[in-house]
Amino acid sequence: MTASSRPLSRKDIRRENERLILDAAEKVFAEAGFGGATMQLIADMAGLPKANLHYYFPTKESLYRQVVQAIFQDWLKAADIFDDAPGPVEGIGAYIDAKMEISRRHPAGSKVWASEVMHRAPVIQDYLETTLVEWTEGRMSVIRRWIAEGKMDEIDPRHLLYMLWATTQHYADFGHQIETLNGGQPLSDAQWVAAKGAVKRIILKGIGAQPSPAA
Amino acid sequence: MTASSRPLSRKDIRRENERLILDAAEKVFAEAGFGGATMQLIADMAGLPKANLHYYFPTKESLYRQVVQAIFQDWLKAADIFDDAPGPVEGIGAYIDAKMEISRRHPAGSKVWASEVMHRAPVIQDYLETTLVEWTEGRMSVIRRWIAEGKMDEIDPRHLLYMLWATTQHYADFGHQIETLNGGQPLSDAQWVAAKGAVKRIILKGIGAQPSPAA
DNA sequence: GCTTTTTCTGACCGTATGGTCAAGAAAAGA
DNA sequence: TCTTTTCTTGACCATACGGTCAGAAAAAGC
Repeated sequence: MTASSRPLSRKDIRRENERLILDAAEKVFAEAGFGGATMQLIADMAGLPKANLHYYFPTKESLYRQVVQAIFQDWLKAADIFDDAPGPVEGIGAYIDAKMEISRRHPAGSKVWASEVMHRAPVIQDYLETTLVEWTEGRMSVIRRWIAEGKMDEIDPRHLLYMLWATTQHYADFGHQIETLNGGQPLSDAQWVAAKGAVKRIILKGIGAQPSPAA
Repeated sequence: MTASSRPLSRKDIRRENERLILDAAEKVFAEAGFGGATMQLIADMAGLPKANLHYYFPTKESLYRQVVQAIFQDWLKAADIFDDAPGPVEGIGAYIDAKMEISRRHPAGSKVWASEVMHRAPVIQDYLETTLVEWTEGRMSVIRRWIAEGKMDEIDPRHLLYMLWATTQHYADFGHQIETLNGGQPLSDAQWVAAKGAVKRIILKGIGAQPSPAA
């Protein structure tokens, strides 16, 4: 009858279970940290026996590594918009929107990432040194080009990027604090719109972003 | 001969050991998280036997609680400057300086705080709901006054505060990432000055802060 | 000096955790 | 249908951890 009652192929089973486990793991790692997370907790949240987790992921660390790597991919992808934009208003504006949306839809991932970096990146240090460094260089050169073209103030691109990361990720990583300061309620849709607007407004004005001329 | 060879009074011993333990605990909690930290690690870093830790702090949680509470005090104190300032340029500028200085001198504390909040503030939720809420209200009314006096743009004070917290604390919490992007080197004195300058410049311009008239 | 109080610490304990394993169930292949 | 491969899982193990404790050492009080 239902799709779930018909027997699943092995590939489907594997994909489905890996997804269940990774999703559960992300949440548990985000809420408890690597050290505080237990395989049993992850298993319970995934609705599988603990031994089954070790069938798909041999160790807790290997499971954690996959969670972090997946998050890193999202993190990088969010900035494809950046490059093709004609100027900072579009490029940085869209980047802020994208990263705020990640913070909203995917706060657990952001927290795991923050935790990993705070603990000196024990599992993804090599990625930081290669992929992240290259990525950052690329974005910095885009920003420098905008500066050279007079489209924004002469700001050190590094610190601008840090501010963008810090501000947008704060809404995920410190979401609990924000919620508490919001009377214990999660931000409403309207409040998220206001948050995005405030961030974009302050930063774009702060860097003296000049609107691109209409095409 | 030396001060350390003469016998210490009981009060001195207690104060000294509590300090040793709290300092070590802050570092270990920052590097490993609450779950990843072990009493043995903290004991080793403090140079004391583990049983001695339990003499001064009955449980790991009580030790952690004291660490977090001390950090929270620093966190609040950093904003005394805020209130007496004539306008946003002085007030927010000084606040940014103060918080950047905390990130520089006291990164472990900032990380412990971030970790606590990320994990839904299990031990200081009551402080968030009382002290932090009051503190935030107070600062928001200062900002609203500045807006009413035409000293800055009409910005939602909440999101401005979040941006200040996010940006300044980022230099501590994500210090490892920043260090990696700085060629593996910690920020130099000059780079810290540049960082502070960039942050102040972008934010103060971003909120349209008007310099106060000379007295 | 003698007693009391506080501090110190190695040895120990119960529990929780990451991980293993063997045997069975289920799908795939022949 | 029979065999092979993959998946599932309860029971189990070794270890590490938070915490305890009894007795020694050291100050403080008298």
